[in-house]
Amino acid sequence: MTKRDTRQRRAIRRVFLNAGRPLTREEVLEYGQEIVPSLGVATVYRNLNIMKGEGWLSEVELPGGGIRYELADRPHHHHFLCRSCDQAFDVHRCPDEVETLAPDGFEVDGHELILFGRCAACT
Amino acid sequence: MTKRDTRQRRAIRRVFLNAGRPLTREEVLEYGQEIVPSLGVATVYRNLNIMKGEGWLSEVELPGGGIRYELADRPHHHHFLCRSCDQAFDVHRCPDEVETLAPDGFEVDGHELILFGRCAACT
DNA sequence: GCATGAATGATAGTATATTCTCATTATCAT
DNA sequence: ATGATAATGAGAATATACTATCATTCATGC
Repeated sequence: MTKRDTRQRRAIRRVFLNAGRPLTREEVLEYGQEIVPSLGVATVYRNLNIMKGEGWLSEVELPGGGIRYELADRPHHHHFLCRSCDQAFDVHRCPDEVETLAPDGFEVDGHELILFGRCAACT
Repeated sequence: MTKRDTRQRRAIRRVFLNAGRPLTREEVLEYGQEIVPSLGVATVYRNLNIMKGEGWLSEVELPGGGIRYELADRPHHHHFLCRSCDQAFDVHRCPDEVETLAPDGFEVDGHELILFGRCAACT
C-alpha cells in the first residue's frame, strides 16, 4: 500500500483550494481544524512537506515571519502583505521590465515583488 | 556616563560603511573579527540591536535566511540576492508604477523588489 | 467484514538562534 | 593617571521551531 486519502489530508488540500492565497503553517492548522478538529501539528508539518515534495505546494518567503505555502501550479504572480492582519494575497499583475534593473555584470534569472499595505477587509 | 565608543562598536560601524550592502549577523561577525579578532557573538547581537534602536541600521528580510541589516539612511532602493554566494546587493533603480498593481480595494503604502541571479563576482 | 499497515496525534526529543550571566576589560571624565 | 562603570566575551540558559517516537486509529484491498 502506498498513499492513503485520509480525512486530514483532504482537509489540508481543501484549505488551500478555498484560501486562494499563501498560508502559514499556523493558518493551515487553524483552518484545517475547522474541518477536522482533531488535526494535530505533526500532521500538518508532515503533509506540507509531502505536498511540497510532490510538487503540489511551493514555499513562499515573505517578510515578517516564517515560510508560507501556496499551490504550485499558479502562473507567475506576486504578493501583497497586509500590515494589519498579516495575511498574504496574490497579485496577478507584474511589471515586466524589472529584470533589467540590476547593476552591470549581474545576471538576473528571477524576481519577487511584495506590496505592503492594508487589504480590502482591513481598509 | 552613557554610550562609549568602543573598538568593537567602531569595527561594526566600519564593516557596514565598507560593505555598502545588507549584511547578515554572521557576516558582521566575520568581517568585524578581521578588525577586532576577539569580537564575540553577544557583542554583535547587542550592538546590532542598539544601532537598530538608534535608527542607524534597519532590518531587511530577504528569502533564504535570517534578517540582514543595512544603513538606515539610504534612499529608496531594492535588493539583488546572488544564488551562488548568497550575498545581498543594493539595486538603485526602481520600477515606479508598481504600487498600482494591487487588486481593487487594497491600499498600497510600500513595496519591496528582490532580484535573483548571479552577482558580478560569481558570473 | 476483516486484516494489514499507513497515517495520525500527543508528547518527548532535538536543533538552533538569541539572550542572559558575570567576571574581566577598557573607555572616559576628572 | 586613576576610579567609576559601561561594555565585552565565554559559555550557560532560554526560547522556539521542527522532527521523532510510538501506541492507536482508520483507509484500503481482499
